[in-house]
Amino acid sequence: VDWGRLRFTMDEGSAKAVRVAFERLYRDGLAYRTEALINWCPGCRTSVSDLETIPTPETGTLWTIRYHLIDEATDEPSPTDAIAVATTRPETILGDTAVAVHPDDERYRSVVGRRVRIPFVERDVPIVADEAVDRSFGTGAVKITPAHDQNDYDLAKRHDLPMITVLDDAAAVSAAGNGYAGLDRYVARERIVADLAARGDLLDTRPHEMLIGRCQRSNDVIEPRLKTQWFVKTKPLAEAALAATRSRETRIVPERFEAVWEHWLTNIRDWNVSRQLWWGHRIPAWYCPDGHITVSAAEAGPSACEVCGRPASELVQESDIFDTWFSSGLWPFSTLGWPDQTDDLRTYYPTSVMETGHDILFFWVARMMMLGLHLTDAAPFHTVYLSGLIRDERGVRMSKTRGNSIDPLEVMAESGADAMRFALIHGASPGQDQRFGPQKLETGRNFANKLWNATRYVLGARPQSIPADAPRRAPEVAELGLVERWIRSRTASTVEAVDRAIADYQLAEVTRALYDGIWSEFCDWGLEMAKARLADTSLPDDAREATWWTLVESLDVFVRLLHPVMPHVTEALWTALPHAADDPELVIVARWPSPAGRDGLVESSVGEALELVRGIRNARADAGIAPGDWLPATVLAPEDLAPAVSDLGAIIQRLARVRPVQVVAAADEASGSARSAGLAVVTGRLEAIVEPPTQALAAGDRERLEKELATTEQRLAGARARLANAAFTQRAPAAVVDGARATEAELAAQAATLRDRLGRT
RNA sequence: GGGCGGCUAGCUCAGCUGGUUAGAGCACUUGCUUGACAUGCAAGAGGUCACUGGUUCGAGUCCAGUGUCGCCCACCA
Repeated sequence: VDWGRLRFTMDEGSAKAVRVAFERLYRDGLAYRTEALINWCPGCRTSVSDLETIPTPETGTLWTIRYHLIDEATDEPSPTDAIAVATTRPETILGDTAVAVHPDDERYRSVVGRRVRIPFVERDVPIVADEAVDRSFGTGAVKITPAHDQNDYDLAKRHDLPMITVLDDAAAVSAAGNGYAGLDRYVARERIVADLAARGDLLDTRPHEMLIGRCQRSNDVIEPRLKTQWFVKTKPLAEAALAATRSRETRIVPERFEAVWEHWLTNIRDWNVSRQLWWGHRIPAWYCPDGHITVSAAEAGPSACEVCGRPASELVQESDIFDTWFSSGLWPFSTLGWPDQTDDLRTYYPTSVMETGHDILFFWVARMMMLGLHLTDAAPFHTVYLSGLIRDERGVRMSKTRGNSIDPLEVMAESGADAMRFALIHGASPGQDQRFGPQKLETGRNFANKLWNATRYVLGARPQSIPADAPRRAPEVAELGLVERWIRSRTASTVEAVDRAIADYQLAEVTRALYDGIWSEFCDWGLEMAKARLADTSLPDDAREATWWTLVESLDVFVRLLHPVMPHVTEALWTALPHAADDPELVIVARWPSPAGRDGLVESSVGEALELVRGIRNARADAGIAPGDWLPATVLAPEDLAPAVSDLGAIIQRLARVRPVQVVAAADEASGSARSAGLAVVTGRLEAIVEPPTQALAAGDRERLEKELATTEQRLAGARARLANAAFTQRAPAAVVDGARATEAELAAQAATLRDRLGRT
């Protein structure tokens, strides 16, 4: 980590960016100050954004109350004519300025336009018709409190209704609430319900399931209120953000989040950016005694009111601060020195991939996109990679209050930073939550250990003929035997798999490819085969050297590939490995490997030999032959495979615990005599005849062959059925049909051999 | 009320644009002081791919619907 680039959103660099950004938005008409309905948290005594208001299910109460209609003749409430409305917040009666019904509602058609008297405040308000009213809910008539409800506010705007604020900063009833003034909202609620009942105007009381907006920070019940606040006009910004994703200038991974993105940005409301808190960037707006606004990005503030010219000394700065996401939204460029055209900005902006949890797609990513596009004319990144959330072992979302979150520092102390990193990446599918617990750390720890030991072995197996300080060299293909070429080819295949997975942002797949390539292939087979080569004293020095350099070369590749996942072990191993002259001192800056040395023919012929080794091991285990017993064996190979298998003789011996292996062309006369000698192992196109110790034997072995034959014939029947289907041979692609034919031929040959060994025809 | 995701081995999860016998880790069974590693090695057992129907020569994979768990968005007072 380059600690020289440490940044904090409260730095002066960031503070300057915030001021300049705000001034730009203000001059462009995208930042404005107005009185509007905002979410008010009475606990924090500040406004909060829509996103910070968490809808929480609760069982409340739905009260049905009666408002008396005004008798036109007397201008007084009629004792009998009334309209019933349903509400979950009776205390807001005090701020009612209308009752609304649906225009097509027959029940209320006659009363639209008449007035009702609001009790306690004794205010006469009109009955209006509006399509937003749901006829089927409650009584079909709704009381309108524009100053304390978003729906009512919108409706009031359409009907030009007055707005009366009846709750103060502490959510207590304000002076407008007459006799209830000063009471907490919930105390007032109880009183009002009781008083309505006493008047005979409470018609019904029933429990009601509903969603209550609560403050993300304090959990207090959010109260919508009218307040004068700063807003950012989001429509044009959101449109630009949408255009960027639609044109693929910015891509969201996984793609399905683009639908969510579209929906949110299409329906976005203006962003309330002012907060009545102390900790944060103060809004750089100044007010003069005449109410003029001056916005200035200058560190010292404006010198005079930009409208009337009053001197700075008579101006008062806004005491509100910005929503923290405002400064965070500038992060991609504020950290690089913006608004100055710094070298960093030119070099690193726009950046490439933004990685973050899908839970802050709106909070942060959307704001970075909107502000970035407007202020820098460029999307801040070309890709947004959304990770899932980390849950605990039982799948519960981690949180501090629940106490189930884990401290990464503790995990690292116990299992190591690399194990933790491996576990996290191993479980990372784009946008998909993952469970995390101690068990998952073991895999990474063991894997690190495996690579460590493999390297230890290789370093210790250096042929005497190579000086300890010899620079790393990549052996020429011509120097290599089958084993070495196989190792190179499989290593290249791992590079390809990792490259592919990275290009697709399939991080779990990256670790899987590495785990497989390093453990299941290189360690399990490559190293074991190489041991036979290194131990073979009949080989010339340079052949053994080539083997060793091949191993070193693969380790070198693996260390580079694995470095992003397990930086610490790989850095340590890098130090221990021999290096070429142009290798840097640290892997972190080393060149990324490119796949080289892929060889399909080598992979398949060695693969067949390894398959035979597996078959022999399998047969030995079934026959209950002690692992330590070395058995004589003959391998029967088709002509094209015979040279390769001969070449691998010593390896087959060692891995399958047989001795000495003699390879006979399957068509030869000699194969006949070998056949009578013992256990037949048939894998693919190869066969091994192993001579068991006399006591182990026959019945069990026959059973094994019968089983083999049964599965082979079952597969063969399947393959034939497919090929017999004219629709398949005609419609399937030629390559698939050819593959099926080859499979059929191989299975047929294998079945024939097995039948022969069982003495059948 | 809209939208999205999960449902594959006992557990946790991979399976990309449909194509031989559906994989891994952990757990489980059997054996192993195999000259790197018991944090290991070898061999094994374990799956009607939630359900129903459809498209196709062929479906875990595509389409429609159902169930179930979970998430996001939303102005039913």
